[in-house]
Amino acid sequence: MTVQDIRAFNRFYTNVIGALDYSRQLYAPYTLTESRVLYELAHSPRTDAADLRTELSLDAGYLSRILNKFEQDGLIERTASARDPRRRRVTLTARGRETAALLAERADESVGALLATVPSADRPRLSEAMRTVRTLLSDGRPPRREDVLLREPRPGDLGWIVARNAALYAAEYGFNADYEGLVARIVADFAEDHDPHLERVWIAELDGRPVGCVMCVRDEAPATARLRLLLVEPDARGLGIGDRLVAAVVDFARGVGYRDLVLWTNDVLAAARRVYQRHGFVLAAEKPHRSFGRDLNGQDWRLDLTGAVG
Amino acid sequence: MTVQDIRAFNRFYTNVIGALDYSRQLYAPYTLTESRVLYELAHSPRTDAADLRTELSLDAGYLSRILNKFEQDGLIERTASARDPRRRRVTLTARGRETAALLAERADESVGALLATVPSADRPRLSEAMRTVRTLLSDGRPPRREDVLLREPRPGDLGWIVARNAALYAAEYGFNADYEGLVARIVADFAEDHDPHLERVWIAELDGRPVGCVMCVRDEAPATARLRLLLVEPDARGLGIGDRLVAAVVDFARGVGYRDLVLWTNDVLAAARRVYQRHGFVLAAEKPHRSFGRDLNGQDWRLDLTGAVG
DNA sequence: CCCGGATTCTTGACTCAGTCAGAGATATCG
DNA sequence: CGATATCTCTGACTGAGTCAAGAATCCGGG
Repeated sequence: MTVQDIRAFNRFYTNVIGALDYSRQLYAPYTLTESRVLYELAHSPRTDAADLRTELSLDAGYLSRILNKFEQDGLIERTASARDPRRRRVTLTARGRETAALLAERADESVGALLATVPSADRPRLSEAMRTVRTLLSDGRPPRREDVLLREPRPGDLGWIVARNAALYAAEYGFNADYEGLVARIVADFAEDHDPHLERVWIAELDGRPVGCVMCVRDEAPATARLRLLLVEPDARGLGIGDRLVAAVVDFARGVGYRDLVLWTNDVLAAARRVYQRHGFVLAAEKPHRSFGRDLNGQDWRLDLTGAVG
Repeated sequence: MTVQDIRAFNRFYTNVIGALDYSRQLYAPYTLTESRVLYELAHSPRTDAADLRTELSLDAGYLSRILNKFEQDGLIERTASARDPRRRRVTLTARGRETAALLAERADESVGALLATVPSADRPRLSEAMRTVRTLLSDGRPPRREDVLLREPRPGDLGWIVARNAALYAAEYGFNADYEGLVARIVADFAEDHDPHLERVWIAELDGRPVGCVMCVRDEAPATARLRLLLVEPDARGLGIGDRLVAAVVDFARGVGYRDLVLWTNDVLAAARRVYQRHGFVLAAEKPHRSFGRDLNGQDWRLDLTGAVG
């Protein structure tokens, strides 16, 4: 049950944050809230009091008093906002920036002490996990198409293709271990010997992690390319990644002079089929077969690259 | 810089926790601290006041007052501890358990609302990431040998072997993409056709994630087995995982009747070499070669399985 | 242009979570 | 037995954060 996981994590992390300020000296002579305000001022370019209030969810009266104190201490200056005289524009003075830097340094130290307890080999995993939590809980801001990047594979990405193909098809369609072998074979053939001008792999990346892939290789038939291993992670579907991957293959194949683009798939893969159809592929043949521990309908699809574009 | 990552995460998570109690009704008629005490009472079997104090880092006077309030409300009973009359044993009444359950339910609801903003496809990743953060920051409790489990590969694990071999050797020794091809070939050969009685793969698992692997396959020479693809993740090294994997192969090979166990490695892999030596392997041949974009010294090692054990 | 309602900030008054110090009772150690 | 430490409780206090009222200003509708 994920709710319990989250609550356990909340209790745990409340303690972590509490422990960071064990000495009660972290923010002196200010409070946690005051230092959050100072941080916000130091890091966001234009700040009216109202922005601070909404950003940090503070009570208006409370914030007003905090700003009074900051002004007395010479950390900020308050002027009327240009576009709305009710609003107060707040700007840090040089001294305010110094103080913010000092507090930041102390926080760095304290966090550094915590980090020192983590073996350095584990730190990348920690960063990664924290980033995952943040992006997933960031009020569900759905990832946008522009966040997806197509790129060449890097070391480990071919293995990722094998792993994710195997795991996903096992989970979604009950394919057995034979499928992992097939994918590994395809990947091995590609890695050991391919003409980079005529054969290529694309990785779709979202927030720094791979979420999709596709491969284009030469087919036995002359002037024919074959599209293989199209895959999009479930949690990244609906962003048009499949379309972009297929489009990349089609453009590439046409660009380097192939006349035909073919692919083999199975009728259970409905979502992929729709992608192929959108790009003009037509069903050329269909044949039942038993593979990967299941009875399947294999399909050959074909796209004529010499025809009119679009 | 990881310190900045952590601080960013702290700021972020402070807001998350704050947002959970947006209505200020979560704990009514109690406070956050009071409900933490109640939670602790409901979840740990025997609790003296002193235990609560240390567990939750509370002021003694503050806790005393909280317990007064609970007693007045009929949530707890206080008796003298048997072994030390200064200490007060605190036990929940039926009503106290009810109240704790009620608060827990409300917290569940609130967290549930948060969780509802996360697409269900992402939830396993969220749990996983939270668990990672927790285990890594849990005051550095180092994983123990007993936490490591050897098991058969599951769908995706063979791909994991390819990915991690490629990524680690690229990072640590600068191997190029050829190496990923080689590993994919080995894995593909294994997956497509292997005799489970004579050939096998082991995955080492720590806290539910794979951290190591090894493969045992038949060699061309008669009655000879070959150990391949020994790998341990950097952050899981020092737990004797390499030893256990090699031991698994040696035992298996001897058990099914092989007379020799051979392996090929390179002299740059010093840590692995020591593991092999500990298990009685002896260097049979050494030859320089150029592979994976580097000049290397390949080594053939051999272990006679028919000799005396141990 | 003016009116009503909403928004922004400020201030006074308050609550109550949490801290600190002292005292009584009891354990532990020499 | 005496000295010292520990556990709990109470009184007295601090100060972080909340609530409500009011002044200034904006905005939309007649």
